[in-house]
Amino acid sequence: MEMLPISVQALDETHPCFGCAVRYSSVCAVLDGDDLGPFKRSGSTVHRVSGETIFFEGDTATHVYNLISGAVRLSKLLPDGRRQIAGFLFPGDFLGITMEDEHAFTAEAIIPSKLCQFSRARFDAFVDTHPHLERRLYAIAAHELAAAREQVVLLGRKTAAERVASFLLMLDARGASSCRDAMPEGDITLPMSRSDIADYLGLRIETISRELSELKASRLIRLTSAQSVRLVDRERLVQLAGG
Amino acid sequence: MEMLPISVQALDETHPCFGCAVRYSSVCAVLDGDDLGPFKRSGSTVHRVSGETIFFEGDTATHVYNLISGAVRLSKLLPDGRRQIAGFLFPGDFLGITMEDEHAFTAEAIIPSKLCQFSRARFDAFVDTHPHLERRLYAIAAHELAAAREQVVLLGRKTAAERVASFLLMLDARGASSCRDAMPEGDITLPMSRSDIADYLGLRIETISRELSELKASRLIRLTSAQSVRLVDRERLVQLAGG
DNA sequence: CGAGCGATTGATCGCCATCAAAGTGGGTGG
DNA sequence: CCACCCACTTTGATGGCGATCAATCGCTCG
Repeated sequence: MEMLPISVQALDETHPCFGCAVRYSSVCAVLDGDDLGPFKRSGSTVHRVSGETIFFEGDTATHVYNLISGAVRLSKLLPDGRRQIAGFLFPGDFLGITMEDEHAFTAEAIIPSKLCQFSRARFDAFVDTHPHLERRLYAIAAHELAAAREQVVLLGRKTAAERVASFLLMLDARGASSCRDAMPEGDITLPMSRSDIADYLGLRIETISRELSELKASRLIRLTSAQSVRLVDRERLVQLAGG
Repeated sequence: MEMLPISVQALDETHPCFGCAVRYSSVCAVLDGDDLGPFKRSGSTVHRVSGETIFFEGDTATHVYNLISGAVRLSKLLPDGRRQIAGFLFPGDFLGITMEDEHAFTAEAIIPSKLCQFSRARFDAFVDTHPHLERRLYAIAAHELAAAREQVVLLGRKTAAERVASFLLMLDARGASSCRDAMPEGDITLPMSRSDIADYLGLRIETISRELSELKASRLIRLTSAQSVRLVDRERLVQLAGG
């Protein structure tokens, strides 16, 4: 994220956000310690297990969330069951950007996740009195918009191999944010299933599997396990991703 | 757009925005007459002919724009020449949402267009002193994000026929904003070429042509000319669009 | 050890791309 | 006014990439 935190003073251990892993990367980054306390206390912390829903497409958008740990998918179902995943969220990401009354996408945890939950009414009220936060939200929305448009390019014009390469590099760039710890350099964790990857890339799981095997055979990656990949030749991967 | 104008007082004829067609639909809608004059005068009016570039992908993002009349495409080229159009802009739309230094997409007029141009520095300064405008920008960004994610669903999971039907309904919903005048009820104008439609829908021009012919043969639409379509059976069109 | 689910690999199919050609319409100049 | 041109669109024939159908593998858990 391109906006730097305006406050880096340490929080004392009585602060409700003391020790929070995303204190300086999430939307909270622009709040100083004095604003952060009331902000945090205006919401609550919630947990979701693997596969559990945070909200459904069509639900009234009563809350917004800040992802603390875990990972979330944003998806939509067509009437006949086809599914498209519009994006994945990782720790520090904000969930609930909308001006509509209803959520347009379903949000589900793909691994056990922890979130800060705020009612929209309270959140909006807080934003009204904190212009920095308003601007921060705009920056986040602009960032998400750029990411969504990149996905449009990927889905509209890239081949299966290019999509998979782009996806691996995207995950790597996001720092495998959730799991940087305990991961050797160049390794990335795939918290989502092949099915999720397929529905994100507009492909089928067999194609994902085949392309990963192909990348492995070409020595661009190594498959440590089904859930973890080592990027061996990043340069050729970038070239293949074509962008 | 879901945010209502906060001011509907008429502008007198000496006002620089007197008679502006997008006074109440563009970003300006949240500015009252007194703020609008200085705002308008902080920028300038520019014109672009058909096919002319407003900015290139990679250009430094020095300005933002408000589209007054005409139509604009936002596109990106892959190294080998494949092109994807991420969106079309119509009168009232804001151009230049980004937090990056460089534009990620190329913006080109697809028909003769008129825009209000503002330097980012001045625009940002103006926004800083007008919180309503900040909030309005967030609403616009959220709206664009929702639209981009709908396009992701379309590109990732819809068939060619569904894409074309969705596209026609989308144009209709936007009111063919640019050309509502002089258009019979149910008719929409396609200001863009088949090539633009193809690059927007992730298809080839032959497929666009075939699907339109198919819709015509099925009596869902009528092709008045290459540039104008009448939606005959909207209900079945919605059903076909599948969403 | 066996059940069950997700991932991988193999064989064939179908949608849309590609290649090819003919049709259409707007603009220009004679 | 008409002939011509050129770009865009439409229609037709064939091909390829990724989907679909099907079988096997391999890991986790009981």
